Amino acid sequence: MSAGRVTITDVARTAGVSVATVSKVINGRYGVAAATTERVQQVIDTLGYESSLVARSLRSHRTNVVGILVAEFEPFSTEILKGASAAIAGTGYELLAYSGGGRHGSEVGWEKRYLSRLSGTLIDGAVLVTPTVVDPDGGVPVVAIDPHTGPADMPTVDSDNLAGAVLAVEHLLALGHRRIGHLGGRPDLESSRLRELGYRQALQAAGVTVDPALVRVGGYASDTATGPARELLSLPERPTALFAANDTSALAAVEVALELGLRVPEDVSVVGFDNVPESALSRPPLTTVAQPMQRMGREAVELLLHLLDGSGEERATHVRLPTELVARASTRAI
Amino acid sequence: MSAGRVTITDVARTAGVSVATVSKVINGRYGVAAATTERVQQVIDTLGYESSLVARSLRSHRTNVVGILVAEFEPFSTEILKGASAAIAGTGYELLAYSGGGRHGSEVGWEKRYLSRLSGTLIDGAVLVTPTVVDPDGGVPVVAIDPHTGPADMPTVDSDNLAGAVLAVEHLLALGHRRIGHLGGRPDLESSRLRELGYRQALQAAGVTVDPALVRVGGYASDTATGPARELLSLPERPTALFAANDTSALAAVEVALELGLRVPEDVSVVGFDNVPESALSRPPLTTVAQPMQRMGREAVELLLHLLDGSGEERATHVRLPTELVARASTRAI
DNA sequence: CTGTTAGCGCTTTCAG
DNA sequence: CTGAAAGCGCTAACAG
Repeated sequence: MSAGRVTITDVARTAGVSVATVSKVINGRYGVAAATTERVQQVIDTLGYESSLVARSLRSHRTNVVGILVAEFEPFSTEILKGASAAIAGTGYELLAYSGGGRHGSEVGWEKRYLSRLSGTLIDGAVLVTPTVVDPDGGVPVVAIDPHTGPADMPTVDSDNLAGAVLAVEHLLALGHRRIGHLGGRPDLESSRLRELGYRQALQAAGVTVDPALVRVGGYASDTATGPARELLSLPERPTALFAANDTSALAAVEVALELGLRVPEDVSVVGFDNVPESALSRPPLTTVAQPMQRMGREAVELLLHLLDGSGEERATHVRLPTELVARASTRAI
Repeated sequence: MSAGRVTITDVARTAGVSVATVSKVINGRYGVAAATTERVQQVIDTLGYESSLVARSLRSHRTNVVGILVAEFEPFSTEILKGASAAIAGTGYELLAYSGGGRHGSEVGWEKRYLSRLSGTLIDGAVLVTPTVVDPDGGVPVVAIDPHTGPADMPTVDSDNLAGAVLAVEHLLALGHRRIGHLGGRPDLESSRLRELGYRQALQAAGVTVDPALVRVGGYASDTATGPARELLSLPERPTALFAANDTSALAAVEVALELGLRVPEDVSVVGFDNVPESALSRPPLTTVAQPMQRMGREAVELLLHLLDGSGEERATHVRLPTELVARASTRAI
């Protein structure tokens, strides 16, 4: 007891019973005398014993813990987390959010790795946030948020990326912009593909030809977006507006604009996507397309719990939530 | 292999070696023929094997994973998480954020429980966010963020709560307010105590007597703050301003004011504490005291890693970060 | 260089 | 009603 944890063995020895008996008491199994139960419980309380999640899960393969696997805790994933946390309350499950130490996306297949390390043992199921592979196959129920491109073989929660992107670009068109650049996302994600598609569709519908020079891959992250944004804004025929595939890269684009001596929105308008809290805090406050991130987290957890409780089939396996334009101060008419 | 994970046994069998050998290959131990290493590695890749964190940690008591234990994923703890995530990048450690399913604070001692369940096994050390007990004693190095009141026996990261609170109340005083209410925090936390102390000191320094009727416990959470806020704002001699112990309860107070037909800031000014992103998004945007939450997360992780790497002693065991007033639109002169 | 053996903390038959 | 024993997946001596 001196160093480290109190184990079931400590409890058993102190109570003068076997570990098996202690285990039964802990798990409320039948077949223990009331007096024994009480004595053991006493010792547990005194010693402050808590069973090790690890040892237990290794043996019993059921933990009542669900995982949320993310590449990194950034504004998007933490919003998801807030929603998931709200959804888990009162369900008897606990939440384990796992993130590697690597830089975002640096490592393709991170979720497969995490899932392998945690599933079958530590967690009963998982929510994967922007996974980089199609089929993680970790042996436990899994729900994806903002999935990878490809055959949608796993239950998914996302938002209406296509309609949202159209909204963003229509907003710019309505403001009189015609030369509109697109700072794309992570090409491997469905959301990124659809946002670019929406960009193209909206332009075409307005009779504006898409200039390939105006489309760049930004990668959704600040440091991957900076370069492409600079290229776009340094073009001889500079775009008057930029539609960035998410807020983080939109914010990076605003930074770059400032560095280049361009004012936002006077010299260039910028629209983002997501509506993370940070988008409202920036100067100027970012015009963006809102997706209900907390609700996505909530829906994903609820879907997962249904899967875990066996009644999986009755529930929709793909939840798509609406998006809407939030006009703030980073865009203006020309 | 059909269902569930690939285990080390599967790899061993497929490669025609013993599990011990596979283990050596995985962990890069010396004493394995190059040819064998290669063959085993081949099989690992083909099968997509990843060692189980659980089984490994049970045996080796070292995981290179640090835990962040929170009662709930809300705006404060998720900001901490962002900072922690940035700090962990490139260190070789991974991050495991754990949260129970219970409502906030509903359960005193949650961190002791989580720590017991995870430590000595799953995680090498932990950051505790607003713990409810003084000494969790889980047998692993621990750093607290915004600690419990009482003898500071563990390494701690916090902000200058006292000075921050004084700033907030001086701001209100400067605007001409004299009847200033205080919606307190969680009485068991040091931060809460200091914020109330700052409130009292600032008032006294200005020659204003503290009216006990104007001080209520709000508990830091939305649903615990609503009642006390209503009481405060329904007083016959209503305060003209409220200093709430954190943003979440400040936001709740604004809600309550609206319900009661009071305008903010016209009828009542409100100041919060923390500067969570949500505080800028509310209507009206909240005047608040900023504490560098992401930096707190970063510092906590760095402190913890130092503790883990043994070179613990040379480093300060208590990091206190500065606070500053952020004047927005929820306060005005009378 | 490789395999055998023991055991981490716990749950689960199965005897007593 | 209680305990002995096996085993979850893995690592760490120690023999061979």
